[in-house]
Amino acid sequence: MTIVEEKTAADPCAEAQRYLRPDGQDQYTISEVAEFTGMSAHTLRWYERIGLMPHVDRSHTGQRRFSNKDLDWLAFVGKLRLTGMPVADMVAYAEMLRAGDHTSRQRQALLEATRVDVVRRIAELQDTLSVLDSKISAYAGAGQAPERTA
Amino acid sequence: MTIVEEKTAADPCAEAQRYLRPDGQDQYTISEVAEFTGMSAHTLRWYERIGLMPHVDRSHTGQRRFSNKDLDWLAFVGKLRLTGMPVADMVAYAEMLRAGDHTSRQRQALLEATRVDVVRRIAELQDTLSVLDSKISAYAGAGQAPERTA
DNA sequence: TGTTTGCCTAGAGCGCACTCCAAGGTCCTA
DNA sequence: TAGGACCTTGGAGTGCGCTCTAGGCAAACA
Repeated sequence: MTIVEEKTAADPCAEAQRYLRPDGQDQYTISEVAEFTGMSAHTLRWYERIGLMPHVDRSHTGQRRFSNKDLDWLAFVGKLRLTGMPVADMVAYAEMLRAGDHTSRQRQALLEATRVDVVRRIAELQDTLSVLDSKISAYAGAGQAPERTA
Repeated sequence: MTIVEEKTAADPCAEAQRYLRPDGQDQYTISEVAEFTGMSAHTLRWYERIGLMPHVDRSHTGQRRFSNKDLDWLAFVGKLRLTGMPVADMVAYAEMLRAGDHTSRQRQALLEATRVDVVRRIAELQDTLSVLDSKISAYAGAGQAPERTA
């Protein structure tokens, strides 16, 4: 929790890179990663199980040790999740990555389709925002006039 | 179907007001409303059952006859749904509406909270968009370079 | 030397938002 | 007057994305 509040001074967008990654240390326990990413440890294990994460390194006793690369990937997954992309599609992307270079065309296509989707969703939300604004200003102006249109 | 393709010339945003509502006619069957709103008839009945719709008028044989006011409400619900607002919250709003004028302050607050949420989501999506763009341009530029960062 | 804490696994369970089913009534056309 | 499309209801089922449970292992602390 305390870590979340710190941020690198050079980063203009605190939301994007919430977690601190000291360069000297490249080994995170699952609970640390849960804290950094906001995902639960259950979710992280589940992501690995369904193939949304590459297999994570283990300690000699079998405990997961996440790397900075894993954190990068999880940050990306977190972004995709915000777009409403189905987990199955993310898994498909991850599998294409694992499959190698010959899938890069498909991966690019998938990202581009996602991009189109995100643009559409932004437009929808902006439209919704204007609806909300007009209702809110009706409430602010009258007090009970908006009753008619809900 | 044919109705959907017509649109009022004055409306700059076809997405928002997809359906045509002839002023002379104020009675729609559930399947018509399903077509206009893109919601299934099942969903419309379900919305009524859970209290997200006010009770809809019935024909003498008990079939639903939706009014233009119902369509307005459904359009609003559709917008709220796009924001990711839980259905339970929308029901709460609907109940406040039914409860009368003394809830208008709370309703306004709820809409304002929703607004804040929508603004945040737009920001998140725009952030995601820039992540996607940088990945896409990496794919477009190199072909296999993005491999490292996924 | 306990006890607590954190982690492991496979698999079951949950909440949400629908979505469908069964059994039956109604409307419309021929 | 028959047939088919459409509507009704209550309740069960589905798919998704987690979320939790049970039973157990390992390290750290009192």
